[in-house]
Amino acid sequence: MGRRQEFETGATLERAMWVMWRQGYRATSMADIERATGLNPGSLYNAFGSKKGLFLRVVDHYVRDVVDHRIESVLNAGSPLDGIEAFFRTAFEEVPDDLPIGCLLTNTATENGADDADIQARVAAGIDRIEAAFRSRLEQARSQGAVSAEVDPVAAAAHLISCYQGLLVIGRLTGDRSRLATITDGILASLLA
Amino acid sequence: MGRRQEFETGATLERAMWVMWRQGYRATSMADIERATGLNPGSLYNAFGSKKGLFLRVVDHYVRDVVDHRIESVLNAGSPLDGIEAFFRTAFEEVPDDLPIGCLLTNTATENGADDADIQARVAAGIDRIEAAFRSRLEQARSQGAVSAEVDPVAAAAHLISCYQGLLVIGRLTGDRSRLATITDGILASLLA
DNA sequence: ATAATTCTTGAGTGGTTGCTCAAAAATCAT
DNA sequence: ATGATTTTTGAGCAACCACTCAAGAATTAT
Repeated sequence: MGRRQEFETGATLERAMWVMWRQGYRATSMADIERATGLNPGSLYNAFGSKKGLFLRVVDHYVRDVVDHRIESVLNAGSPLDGIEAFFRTAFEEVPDDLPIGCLLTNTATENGADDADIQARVAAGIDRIEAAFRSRLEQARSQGAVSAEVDPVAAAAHLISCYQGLLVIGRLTGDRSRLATITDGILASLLA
Repeated sequence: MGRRQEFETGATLERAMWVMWRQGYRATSMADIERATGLNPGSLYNAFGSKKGLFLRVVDHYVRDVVDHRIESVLNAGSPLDGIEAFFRTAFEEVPDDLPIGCLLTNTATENGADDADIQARVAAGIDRIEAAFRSRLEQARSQGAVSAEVDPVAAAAHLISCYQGLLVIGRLTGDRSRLATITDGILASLLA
């Protein structure tokens, strides 16, 4: 009934995602989104309601696309620890150009404080998915003896996700790959304590 | 020669700092700063040149005030490892109310990407000061035998500053102190590996 | 066909942004 | 006192912000 939406929602979210990933939520204007998607304001507001509504969808898209793809590589690796190691070693390989744009979730977590609970909740949920993957792999590692029986998978996963956030922050400040590799070595070494 | 500036620059930077710390650089308008400082736009622009110029001074003020105060407690603690432990344990105690506003440097690092090199350079310099304090204490710890001789103070300090950034990111997402304490435990445990 | 419904178009909304500037006020040197 | 220099005042600027809406276009139901 009625005219059909001419654009693909997924492709639009993908384009909006790249702009907001690169520039951040606040620094991205709806005019930027219009330019990137080729859509008029009316179409965007008809489909997404508001800038915040669009961003929530963008975050969901990011989690389902970028994050879940990386999580899969954690879960599908030959051994649990290999999966975790691969996750950290490839942390800065996903982005086409060499701009240190970091992770949309990390950047959003520090940009939008408690003042926007909806956004923070989505971000936290996305990060939790990574932590859950760590936990799952750590439980496996422990039952296989690849990691000391004294290691608490819940605590170790919390530690790892925190380390990952830190690595991403440092990655925003430096392009020095060897420094990032050193930090990654430290993170992985702390796993085998 | 000429009229004298009526306001104290330091007190103005202090007030501007709190606003920008809480809201972030982009989300803070000059009107917010005018409200917080009681100054008119002309005075602010006469003294600081631009919003960015003011923010650079604010970051300097933050480093000299908040950061250096915390660094001192690292350096003045009885033992090197006690200093580092105290630094992490008190990470979330400095802020008066219980809003998770995090660290101005961390928040700025992820908010302003490569597009504003001046700001990122100041932020990086501020974070480097903390890392240098870690390094200094770790060298002491090693020479005292409080830490294994195999520990490389440079690498371990890089690891610690990254862990700290991660802890601050997680702190923006949760008010769960026990979770933050668990992560802190993990960070400190990784020191004694 | 006609009516009903939905989407697209794109000019336009009021409000906010960082910032400017002429006039007035305060201080200095002479 | 006078003139030079600097700061303060506060109204105001162009540009931009997120967002709206009437008009037209496309689709479905009858």
